[in-house]
Amino acid sequence: MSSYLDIAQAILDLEKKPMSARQIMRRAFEFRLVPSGLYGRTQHKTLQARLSEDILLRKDRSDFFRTKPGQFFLRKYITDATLPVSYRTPIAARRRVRELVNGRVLTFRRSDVDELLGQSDTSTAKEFLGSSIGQKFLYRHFSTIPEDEVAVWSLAVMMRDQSVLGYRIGRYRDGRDDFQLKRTFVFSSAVTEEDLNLFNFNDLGIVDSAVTAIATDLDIPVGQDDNLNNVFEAQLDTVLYDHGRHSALIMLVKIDCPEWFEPTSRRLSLNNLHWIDLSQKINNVADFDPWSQRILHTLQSTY
DNA sequence: CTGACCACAAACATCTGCAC
DNA sequence: GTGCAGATGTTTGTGGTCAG
Repeated sequence: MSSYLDIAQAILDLEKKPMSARQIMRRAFEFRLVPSGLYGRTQHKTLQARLSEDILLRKDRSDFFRTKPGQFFLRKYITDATLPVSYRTPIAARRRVRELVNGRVLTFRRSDVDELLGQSDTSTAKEFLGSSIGQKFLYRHFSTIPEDEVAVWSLAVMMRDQSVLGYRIGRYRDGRDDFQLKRTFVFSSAVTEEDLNLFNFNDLGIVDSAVTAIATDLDIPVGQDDNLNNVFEAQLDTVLYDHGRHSALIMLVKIDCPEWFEPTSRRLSLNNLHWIDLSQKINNVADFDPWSQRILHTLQSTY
């Protein structure tokens, strides 16, 4: 075990309360618990790094957990009823960047897609997945998708009554320049091999992919044991083929906003989050990102 | 193991549109 | 013009990740 983690263990055991890395190091120096071999200008940052890594890597098996961002405590006290509940309630750290797609992503052959969609470039999801193409999927590493195949993206939209949740894309969220700083109402993610499981074979994990993306981006706390489908009403709606610059097969997933969920920009890293009334005419359609523009018609045609 | 890196939030500053 | 609110832009500090 790293000596920094030993120090944290000892201090937290002594104090019996959640502490920041800086507080732990300060206490450790007071108690002369820091071996002479450990040195540096910003040792609290090193301790913070060690704790973060340990939790990230070992998850539930780590001796540590977070009670708040930057506050660490010992897992063994989670069941100690003599301590305040706030000391014993773990939080999941917000990911800096949404998990990069390292695994393999879902693709279809362009010829198969063309055959089914033809000139219209759209289809209902039911028709699409119900057809034989639903059996002809492949998985590819992102960088090695052949020219004649197209990646599948799930686009989640959050619906409430006649409105859809919109926001402005931040600098970090999307590198593609015609997406940057645009207005949008989609939460997109490539559909991967990991999204597929025994229970979602009919839709190849597309709905789960969308629900995970929206829960991550909106920072909706979902326990590890919770089934995301119990939290959200989500249905796969429409399939759209984008032949443009970002060639992709887009799976539109509509998610009903749960009653209890009120998006507030305070907890979000998304700018200018707001409900867009679909029954009204929308100004500056050109200010939306290409995918939002594309599905706007689909959404509005319902109202 | 250290510390650089960088995504983010918070704090602060500036701009814009509107009422008076 | 001033005052205000909300949007937008900039700076700064912190937390999490990763190269070396």
